[in-house]
Amino acid sequence: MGENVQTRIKNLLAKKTVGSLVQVAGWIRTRRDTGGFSFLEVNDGSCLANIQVIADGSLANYEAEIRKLSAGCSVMVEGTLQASPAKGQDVEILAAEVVVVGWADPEHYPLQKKRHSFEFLREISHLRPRTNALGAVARVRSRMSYAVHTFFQERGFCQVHTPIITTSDCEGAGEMFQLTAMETSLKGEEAGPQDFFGRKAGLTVSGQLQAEVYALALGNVYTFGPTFRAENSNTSRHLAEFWMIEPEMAFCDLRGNMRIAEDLLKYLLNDVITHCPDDMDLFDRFIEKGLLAKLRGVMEQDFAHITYTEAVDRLLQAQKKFEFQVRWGVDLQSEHERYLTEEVFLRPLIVTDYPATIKPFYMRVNDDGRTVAAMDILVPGIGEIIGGSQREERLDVLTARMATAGINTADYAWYLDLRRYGTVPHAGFGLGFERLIQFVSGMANIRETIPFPRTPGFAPC
RNA sequence: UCCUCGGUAGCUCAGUAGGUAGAGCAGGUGGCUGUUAACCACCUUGUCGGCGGUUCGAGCCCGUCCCGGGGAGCCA
Repeated sequence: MGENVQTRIKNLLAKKTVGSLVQVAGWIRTRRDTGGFSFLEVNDGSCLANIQVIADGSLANYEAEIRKLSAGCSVMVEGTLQASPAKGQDVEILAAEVVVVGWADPEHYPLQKKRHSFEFLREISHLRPRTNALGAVARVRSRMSYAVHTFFQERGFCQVHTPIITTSDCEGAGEMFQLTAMETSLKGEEAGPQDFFGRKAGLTVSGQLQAEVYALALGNVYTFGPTFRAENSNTSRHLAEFWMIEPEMAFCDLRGNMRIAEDLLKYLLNDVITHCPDDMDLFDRFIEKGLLAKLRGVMEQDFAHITYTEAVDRLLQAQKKFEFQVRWGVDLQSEHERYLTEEVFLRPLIVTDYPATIKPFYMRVNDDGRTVAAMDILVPGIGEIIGGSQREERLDVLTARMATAGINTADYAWYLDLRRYGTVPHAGFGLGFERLIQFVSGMANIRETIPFPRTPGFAPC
């Protein structure tokens, strides 16, 4: 044992070849003693389920070791897979050998055989993936990541690794973490020409601008990588470091953009429900009751569509009292978005054509001259999960908007070149991966959807 | 960052009028049983978030800081 040749419990439970000799390796969840033997629940992380191991009193290390096993101990077990005579499991392993690999002092091991609050588990982010719920999130997250790539690769999209260190601020996308190699900057001096890159640099807030470069060379591309936002934000939907999926399509308008976005969301939901049924069932039963019905509803219905202007009219006519007044030209508040998606449409809602004044310079100006071809997809419970737009491909319109926004065109010369040489209509969007996992898992706080959450004042390991 | 609620045993919480701290679970010991949130008996555990103040006396009142929940802003 030790060459990683043991059977994964997931495969063991799928095949259930009774009578065969098997090896498993994992961590003890609980031990129960009976007459002359013990029951060990072993989990190896391959799936939600544990395998029940029968450790008979005749085993050489029974009294010395097996009777002292507790939650968290690591073991390797070799034995025969047999039908279980009792309820609760179809098969179990009759152990021929139980090797204790690592002990976990029960007086100090923080994970108990009971439900823990997510707030507590967050304080032990190095141990929390050993719990049912966080283990399930990890598997679902991995599967969804895989499915994101499958979706785009099957459709001929090319993945582009856009830079994590950037010198261009994707205006309107939030605060940027400043990056420096100079100690002087710590004393309040602004990083500048003498710093590592010869100019101000930071961690990316979006790969969009660079993705546009590759879209206008390769056609359809996507990015899927870490993104950083430095605003002092403390909500259940915000992280300082998160992963974002950003497709960018050449020769594509807002309608094509919306279609891809809706197809992507539905594809991902279907994939995870199909491939992670046990984990999804756990979420449905213990994290958010009715989750699966909600997700199936999303898959089966067309997303609702409404323009910003129609949304404002709708909100003005609503009987509901809002804390913030609705007015054309002002961005929709959370309460407005929630009302529309949770009470009016009861399904994902795509809001389009926002006023140009409240959206970034790169969004394409509509023929009315006062709105832009933007789209936000709102989902019940989360709010905005996708934000995107058709990009402004006309050089003169783009430079005019940059001037209005007070942006120095010289800093974006490379971006303007894309419009100067062989410009084409193109569009794209950003999908927050953790918000998606929040929606799919029913987790109330986004900090449970990423292995090591980073929030203001919190980055322990 | 703002509003609001909270921080008491390893975990989840109770603590009545300011009078010197409790339950369940976990853990330990023993028993019993093809057990599975195992069961039964007994036992252990506290800088009452930090600092400062009021008071004869503070878990409780006041100030301040830190952390967490909910909401807002910001955002994906």
